[in-house]
Amino acid sequence: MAERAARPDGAARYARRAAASGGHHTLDETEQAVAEHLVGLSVDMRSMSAVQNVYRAANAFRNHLERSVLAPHDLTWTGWVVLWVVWIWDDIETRHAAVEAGISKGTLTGVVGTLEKRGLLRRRGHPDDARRVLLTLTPKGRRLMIEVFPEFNAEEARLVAALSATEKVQLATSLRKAVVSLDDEASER
Amino acid sequence: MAERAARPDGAARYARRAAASGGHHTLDETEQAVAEHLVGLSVDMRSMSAVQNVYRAANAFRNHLERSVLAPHDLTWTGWVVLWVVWIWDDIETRHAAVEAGISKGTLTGVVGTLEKRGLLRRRGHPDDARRVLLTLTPKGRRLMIEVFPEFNAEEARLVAALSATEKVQLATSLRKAVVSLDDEASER
DNA sequence: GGAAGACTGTTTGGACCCAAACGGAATTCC
DNA sequence: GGAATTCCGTTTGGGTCCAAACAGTCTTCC
Repeated sequence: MAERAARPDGAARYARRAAASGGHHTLDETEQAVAEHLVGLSVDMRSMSAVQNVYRAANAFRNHLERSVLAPHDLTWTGWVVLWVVWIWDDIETRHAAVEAGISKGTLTGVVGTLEKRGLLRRRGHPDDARRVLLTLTPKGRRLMIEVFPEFNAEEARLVAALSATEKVQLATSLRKAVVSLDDEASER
Repeated sequence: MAERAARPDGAARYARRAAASGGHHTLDETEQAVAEHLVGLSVDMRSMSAVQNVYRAANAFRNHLERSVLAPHDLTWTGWVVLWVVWIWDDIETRHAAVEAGISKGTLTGVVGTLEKRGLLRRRGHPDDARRVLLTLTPKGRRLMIEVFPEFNAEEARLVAALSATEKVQLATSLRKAVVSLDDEASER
């Protein structure tokens, strides 16, 4: 393949970078590659970096928590989130639970079905409105939350252990600010 | 249903809170409900708040970008991420692309199939290793990226418009620090 | 009171998502 | 140089995930 060496070879460039960090490259390398590739285009790098790191961190956090805490208890991420929501609010209508969990109502139907089959959750008809459905944890579900939550929280703490107390607060504050401004924008429509 | 009012009713409590913010409650209300519910348990609230807000923001960002930018171009989030990765690195092996995109190699096979069917991406055999597969954007795929990326970046900027320049940088920096410490930990094993 | 409209949760169809099993190709080890 | 191992991408099976269509139920309006 000598004829391909005439032009800058992406795969070779990738391999060169990746070699420096044992198989996959670091965030610095990625952001440098992005910067190289977008020369000429008008890009808000600061916003891009902020948003991309939010998504990257969320993905890394989720994968880590799924593997280290949830999988041993045979729980999926979404199943955990739904259990959490129902736990925190004691009783909750499915339409609210979907919003809280950040999933669509159609998805919730399936997830609740799975959790109900495992005996962690119960569906109840709403006393005043036959259309609505209320969710409650079973005793088994409550026991599970009390057992798993401390493990989950301990892993959460490890995830941000590299940050100072101030940094943790600032992180949460900034993200809340962004989400609130998005909510406000949505509710204006 | 007067007889149900005898015990603190989760659904009623939820409805009371939710009523104050037009249908779904705010982050403040949620965190207050969490705090109320976890009294007695040893909880690292600061870490929990930081990690939960990362995930909440990522979810909100993703949903917003999917609806406002990606869906009109008939792109899924994952499809977009894979196209982005291949675009930035020009050529890339599938195993690396999966790591970059944050998905498993099995998932990547399916997503690449979808994108290839739409003519945005091309598979090539690796010249030196018959096991590997290289990914490249087609001209059509490149045109799509050049068209969509500015829209995407503009929406990213709006998502964090409520943050000052310093806050954006600090946000990215803190998240990178957390992800790097997680990577380091993983590579020690 | 009865039709029209709005609002529930569920179902459907297509895409994503992972772990694990698989088959082929390259490497290692003797 | 040949067997064992490792390393590829793909396939499989079960569980999300969403938008849109659906079928009941409640509310509104006349």
